[in-house]
Amino acid sequence: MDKKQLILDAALKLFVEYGFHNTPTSKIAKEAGVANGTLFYFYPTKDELVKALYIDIKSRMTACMYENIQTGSSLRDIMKQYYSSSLQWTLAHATEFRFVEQFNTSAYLKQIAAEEVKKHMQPAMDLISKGIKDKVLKPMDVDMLFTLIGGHTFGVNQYLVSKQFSKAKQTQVIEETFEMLWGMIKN
Amino acid sequence: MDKKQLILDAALKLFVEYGFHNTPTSKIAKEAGVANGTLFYFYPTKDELVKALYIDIKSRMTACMYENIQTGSSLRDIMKQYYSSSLQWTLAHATEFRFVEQFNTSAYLKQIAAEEVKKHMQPAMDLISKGIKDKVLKPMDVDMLFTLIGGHTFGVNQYLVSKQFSKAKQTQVIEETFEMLWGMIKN
DNA sequence: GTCTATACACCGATAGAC
DNA sequence: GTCTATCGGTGTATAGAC
Repeated sequence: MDKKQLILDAALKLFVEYGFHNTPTSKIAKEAGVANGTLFYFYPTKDELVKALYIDIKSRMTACMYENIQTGSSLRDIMKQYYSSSLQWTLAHATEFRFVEQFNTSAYLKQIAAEEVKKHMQPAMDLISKGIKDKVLKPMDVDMLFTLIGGHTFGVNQYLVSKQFSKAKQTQVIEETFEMLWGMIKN
Repeated sequence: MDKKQLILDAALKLFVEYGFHNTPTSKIAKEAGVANGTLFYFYPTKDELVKALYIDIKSRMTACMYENIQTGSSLRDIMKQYYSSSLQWTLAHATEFRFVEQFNTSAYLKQIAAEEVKKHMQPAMDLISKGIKDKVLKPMDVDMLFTLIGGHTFGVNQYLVSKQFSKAKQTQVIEETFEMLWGMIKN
């Protein structure tokens, strides 16, 4: 495995456990099994490392989520697939999710270009826009519907993470909460 | 104004702007108009200061929120009051809210006793429990309904903060989204 | 209680050999 | 590309006068 990735993996683990500030680069290098100087060979500053990690995780999440979407289904079914995919992803990548959460509420977020952030939610926005235009979804401001769906998903994720459910029970919760969400947003 | 509070105010402002780690105690003291040593007279460590600030804000938020609740109304109306109050509070205290968000996703959270965290959401939990028992709310796991409501509120808050609405428009959004929420959770 | 002055640990980043 | 060694800046926390 290449050292660049080993450094990212080590950084992820330590950042989530101790926070950005309480994780010295020396510890990251040690955890990754590389020398301190090597870290700075790949990432010119610690800040750059943090941002690179964010972009890396976001990209992998987006790729994974959009990979399994079956276009051609009804809008409702596509939305359900997105919904399920995103919840499944956070369940399977709890550490990554916690890092993203931490990053999103930190001062680092401003340092990431707005396009980089928007890029990942564009397909979902487009889907919602289409739903409103086709009168399948309630006639509301797209941004509002988007944040409503996002908030719902966030809440369910919190719930699933806080409990130790079996796969089957998780799937059931995802099904149930999607029905509730759909009932709220459908026209 | 007493120096202890001045320090908290300064810390809040700087933490939100630069993050915990990029805010040295020296800057906090300067912003508060006190000497560096004075800060450590009141708060033995920087960590203690961060935690004290969290508890201070949470307490003020809880006090303010529960102050304006009219008991005796229907459960639906009480919930609406809670909902409205909490959104109004975050709108009026955006900085405090961002600090709490940052704190909640940080490693500091573990250092706060679970009771301290639960204490602030207990009345809301009780209300939901009662609603389920009285068959006014859907028969579901209390925790799940709680996180669903929390997620919804969180989403709407994000939306309101991201837009620059007039008071009237804000109130309208709060009304509308409560109706959607209520439609989703009522039995 | 509040201040000034300072100790000293720590960590991000660099230099330079291999 | 990767390492070791180290420098210099920074920041938490303390000591001690008032």
